[in-house]
Amino acid sequence: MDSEADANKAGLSKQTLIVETAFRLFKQNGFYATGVDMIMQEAGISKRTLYKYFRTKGELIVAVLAYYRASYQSHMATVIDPNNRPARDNLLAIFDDAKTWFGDAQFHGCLAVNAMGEFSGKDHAIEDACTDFKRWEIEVLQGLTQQINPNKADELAYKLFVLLEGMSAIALVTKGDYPVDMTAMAAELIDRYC
Amino acid sequence: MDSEADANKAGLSKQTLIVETAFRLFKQNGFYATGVDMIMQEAGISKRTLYKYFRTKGELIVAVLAYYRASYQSHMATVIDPNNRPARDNLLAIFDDAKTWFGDAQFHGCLAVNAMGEFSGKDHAIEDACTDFKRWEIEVLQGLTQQINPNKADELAYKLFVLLEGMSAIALVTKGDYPVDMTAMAAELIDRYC
DNA sequence: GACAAAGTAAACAGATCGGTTTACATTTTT
DNA sequence: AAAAATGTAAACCGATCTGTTTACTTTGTC
Repeated sequence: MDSEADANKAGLSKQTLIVETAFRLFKQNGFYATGVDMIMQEAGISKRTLYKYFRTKGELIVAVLAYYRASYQSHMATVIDPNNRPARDNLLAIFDDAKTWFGDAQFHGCLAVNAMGEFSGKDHAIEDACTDFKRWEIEVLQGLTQQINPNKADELAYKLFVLLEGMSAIALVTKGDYPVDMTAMAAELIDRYC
Repeated sequence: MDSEADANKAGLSKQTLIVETAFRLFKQNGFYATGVDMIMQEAGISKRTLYKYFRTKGELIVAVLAYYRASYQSHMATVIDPNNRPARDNLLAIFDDAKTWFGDAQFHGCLAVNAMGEFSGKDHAIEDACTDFKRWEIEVLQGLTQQINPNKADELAYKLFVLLEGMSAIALVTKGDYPVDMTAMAAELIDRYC
């Protein structure tokens, strides 16, 4: 039909190619340390094309954070089985998944947290993308804790969120080697709300 | 006696002036975003002096992280009363302190965590400074949990550490407004180890 | 085959990066 | 007073930064 359809037929539109390449590089090297030249060379596209789809590097970063959220969302869909499994098991599955997720030697921290570290107080659109991401993370937990204890769903969700964020931050330092079983810790917490 | 003594008499040696200025700017703007020109202008010193005390920007960053640790250490000394207070109270005091600490509108996350986000896999000396800082944080907790439950001191310390790191990471997003009482959550955790 | 869209490659812009060097002023020690 | 150390101010270096522009090539559509 049109050229975009052909590009999709080849697997990727230019725009998603740019976003996915930038996503990988931002994870590896951070945001400031990753120049647009590096992104453009790694994606095999010209600088003009990059600036056609994204007017500034900041816009690209926001798009990458949205992509990060979307890809994490679809990953979550494979971790959570909403119908045929108790909410407790789904929550613990999240923690088990996080353990392998954070334990990857290539893991350099949550991209949204890192973006906050680099742009907090400097770029409002990026800040918003990060808070949106974290808000969604909490909502996923709330959807599950709602099935466990409707009266204290938010409270439990938030406590579990603290655990997950703590795991993520510590993984950077301990190289994903947790001296305590975090899934068990989450289970203990959940069971006090049943 | 010598010039350093005079400088100390005036309050600051050049070296500490540089480190403290860089410390403030790194907290505000991040590491990559803070150029040496900005540090040197803000400190009111020449670039040559800066490069006399620190051969590279990376060396300065390592020094700043060491300063961060030292200043946090002396702050901890004011929070913890090791002799005349039960370890449980000291631990809870740490959580209360962290709440106000992280709730500051100027708080941009733990400097060591942010440094990891920017330099993980890129600068070995900086990585080491960050892990040293976190290791010390855990040791402080271990010293207190030891008094509560010697058999499971490390386990409890690590769990409390997860809570603290989680609080810190979330503070960036929620602006330090915790929907649950984290000190109470820590207390519940501790009391299961008494 | 003409035409428009979308692409590449590369020069260019001005600013800033980390870092060096030169020239000069101010101290401090002898 | 002479000498040495320590500092500032600023030019300078090559590289890199985000972003623009020019010229040319490919591609798909009518």
